[in-house]
Amino acid sequence: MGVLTSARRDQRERRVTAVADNARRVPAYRQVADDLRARIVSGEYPSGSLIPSERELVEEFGISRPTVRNALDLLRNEGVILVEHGRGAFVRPTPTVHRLARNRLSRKAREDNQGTFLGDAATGGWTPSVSVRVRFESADERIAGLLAIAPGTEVCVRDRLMRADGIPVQLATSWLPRDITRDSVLEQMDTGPGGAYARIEEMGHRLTMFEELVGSRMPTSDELVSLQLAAGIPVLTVTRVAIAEGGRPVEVNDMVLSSERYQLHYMLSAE
Amino acid sequence: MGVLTSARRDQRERRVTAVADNARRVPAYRQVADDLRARIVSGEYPSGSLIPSERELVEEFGISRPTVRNALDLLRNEGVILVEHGRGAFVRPTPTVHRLARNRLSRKAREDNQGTFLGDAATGGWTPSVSVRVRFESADERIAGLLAIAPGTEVCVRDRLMRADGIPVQLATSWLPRDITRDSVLEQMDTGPGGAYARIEEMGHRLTMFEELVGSRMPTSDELVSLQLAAGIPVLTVTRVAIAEGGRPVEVNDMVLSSERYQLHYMLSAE
DNA sequence: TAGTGGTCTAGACCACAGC
DNA sequence: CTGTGGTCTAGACCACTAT
Repeated sequence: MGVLTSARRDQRERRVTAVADNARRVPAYRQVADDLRARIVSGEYPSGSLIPSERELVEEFGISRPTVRNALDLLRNEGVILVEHGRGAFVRPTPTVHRLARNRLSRKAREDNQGTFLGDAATGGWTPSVSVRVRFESADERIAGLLAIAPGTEVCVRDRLMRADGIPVQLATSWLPRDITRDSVLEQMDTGPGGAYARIEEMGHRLTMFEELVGSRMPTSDELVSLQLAAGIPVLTVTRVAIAEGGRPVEVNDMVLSSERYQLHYMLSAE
Repeated sequence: MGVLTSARRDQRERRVTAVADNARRVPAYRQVADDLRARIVSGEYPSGSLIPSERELVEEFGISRPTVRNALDLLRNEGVILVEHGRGAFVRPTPTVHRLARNRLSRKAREDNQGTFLGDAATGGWTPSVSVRVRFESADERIAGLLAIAPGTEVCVRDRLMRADGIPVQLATSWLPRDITRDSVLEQMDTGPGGAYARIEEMGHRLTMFEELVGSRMPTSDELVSLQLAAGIPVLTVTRVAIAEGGRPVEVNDMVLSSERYQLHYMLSAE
């Protein structure tokens, strides 16, 4: 009972009306994608439900399976459906969006909480957990530039994977000049109450400012796995530079977050 | 001269070594995509150059055209190549990233410049141009919530398309309560020197704070056209709320930017 | 007119999930 | 075992670009 039998008729008729037909024909796979998307937003296929199988759609629309797959690939890349091999295609539930307040970086907020991530957890009411790996390397061009040190200088690198209620939500990598971290708890996995920034200040580097550079891109395949992202969902990237009294950058922190789960919330004075 | 003849042989052999072969076979289309991607990063196919045609790749790899297309679709969705009907597929040049400084919202900066967008142009050294459309509508749930007004209240809506040196770089839509804009230049296309914020302040609504909510997503098909985006490139979304003395929200501004061309730069006090 | 990508067919066989 | 998606073939014809 192909919805597209009419489309195919249009295609034949087009030869006769080639000049008048300025509006391009909508290809079959796109019509099917549009149709299925409409059924999803209308609620006919509720969130999380199984949509018809590829072979069923072949029957319903009267088109070949590659064309059906082409349509489903579109919806997959849009993040509308989630396909599982051997099981079927499901309407992808959209997670709730959390706001990450960036003014949490103020000294007051830092003293009140154990760290930015733990502070967000306290506000959001979820259980945080963090895996940490510490290593040392030579600063590359980019990190050296951001830390205002010579390329090749030894830096302490802290890789972290943050989880909320067990599910991975954020990747973060920090670089700190080794002359600041040497023989301190900053080279340990647990930096203690108040987080790394509290330790840095205790060591005499009073923080005056944070710079954050926010961008977005598609995830790498590694990020796709470790953050358990769906296809078609970009990540937010935040590069934060912590600047101490005297203007010295003391930490660079690269963060990667699912754009589907997080928004960044900045409060800026108009003065 | 198929690179993949070996892959096909592997496939046959897999039947015999099914248990030992834990590592899944890499499908042909993925091998081809990986191969082409490697040629691009190695510089064998320089930025902007034409890559071999689909039929040529069919010959080279000894696979069918749909499989070649599958590989190219991957690279297209990654934003690695740019395909033009009738011409061929090109290595996509990556535009330079501009930083948009958000502290440009301070009163000093607003007085110095003609508006945030024009101010960025002055700093960046490019020629700005803006198309504006003004209309009126009833506030929907979201806008009403952000402006702290009743849903259905009449608002003034300003749609803008900003260009840098003629190429579209940013979409913006502002909503303002009609009781603020009525009979003012805010309902005209050109809001004059200092931009809309200067006019709002002149009318007695001294601005105290901006909230910015930053997210990211794949572009809609409309945005893809108007911002001339390549496939596989997400957009950054910024929702800004301008808050006047007394805590009243006076403007909501939704911005959409190419993530490939822009990063947002925030400066936050550590105090 | 020749070469390019865009769409589509009608199959085939494989791998995975679940009963 | 059955039904699901994953991969692949060998074509066909159309639309667009450039000459």
